Amino acid sequence: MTNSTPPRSRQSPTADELRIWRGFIETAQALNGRLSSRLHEESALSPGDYAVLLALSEADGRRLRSSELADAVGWERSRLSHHIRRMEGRDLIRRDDCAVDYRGAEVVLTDHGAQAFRSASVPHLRAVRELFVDALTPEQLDQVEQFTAALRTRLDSPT
Amino acid sequence: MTNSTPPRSRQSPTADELRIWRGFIETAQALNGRLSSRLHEESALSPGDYAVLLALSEADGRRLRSSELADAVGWERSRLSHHIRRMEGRDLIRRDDCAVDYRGAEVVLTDHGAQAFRSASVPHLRAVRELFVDALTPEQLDQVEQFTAALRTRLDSPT
DNA sequence: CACATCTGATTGACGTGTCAATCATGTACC
DNA sequence: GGTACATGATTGACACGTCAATCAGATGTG
Repeated sequence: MTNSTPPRSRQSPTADELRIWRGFIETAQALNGRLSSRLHEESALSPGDYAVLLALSEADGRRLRSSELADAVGWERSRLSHHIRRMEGRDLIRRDDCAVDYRGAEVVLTDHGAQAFRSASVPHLRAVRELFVDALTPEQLDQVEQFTAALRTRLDSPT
Repeated sequence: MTNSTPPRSRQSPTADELRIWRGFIETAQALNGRLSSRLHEESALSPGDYAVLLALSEADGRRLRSSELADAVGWERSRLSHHIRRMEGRDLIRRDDCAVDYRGAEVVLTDHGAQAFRSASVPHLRAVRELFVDALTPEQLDQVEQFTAALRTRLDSPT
């Protein structure tokens, strides 16, 4: 007698599995959305702005080559280029030519940008605590770490 | 002797907590991104297209009032309106006037839209299994359900 | 009926994200 | 030195998302 059902791993998820999946992804998005709203209300910064300002704040001389900044925030170059242009218009950052490679550009945090980041940082981190850390038990936090690691292993393996 | 430190819940997260937070949110986004890419490669549908087609597929007569559709996918009206316009241009849906309320509009799944959804559905669900369900143990799936519930409770309580 | 008001839905402006094309400078090799 | 190619970065076109304004048709009240 042959086995006529395909291997379980090739089939669609069950209704329960799908419910958990949807809960996961919708919760993550809702959490993100709430934090973004707060950030915007309190500091007039988008999550993208915050990521760029954070990376520059931590950089030597508060400046980074464009490509290093792209790596730091995990964006594609063109996305960074568009975002940088908009941020420059709001005087959050400035673009300098790079002295050692005339193809390159350096992105520099302005004083205004540094100030904006400082003002945004504390309330943002407090919101992360309120909406994420404090909502979970220490055991649950451990579990989150475990399974995000598991998911990332799967994502990184060639599909 | 007075306690000079603020309550723990008002402080910023610790480095460990922040690492777990970042891992969580970045993993969720990476997972979403991967599924979106696959959906787009295999079916030329965006996640938004898929959500709309799914809701219409499950609706009586494969049609919904605009506002019901907005509720079903959890979007704001204007977002839906913009998306619907683009989808209409690709013949995935059609807009009809509503007979009982001349302000209203009905969104109807076209045959082509229904076909596109059917083709997209199976590979998409298989991807959810591969990248999410199969990456986790049954215990971890349970844990995910628990803590997403906890997070949502926090999100829903007035902040 | 006349008027104000509410409601369903669309629109316009603008910020955001992706992809492919482009441009200019650096580098290697003859 | 000159040609080919690689690399850093920008641009343009277009899809997507949010907000505020708008518009048309429904509804309530005198």
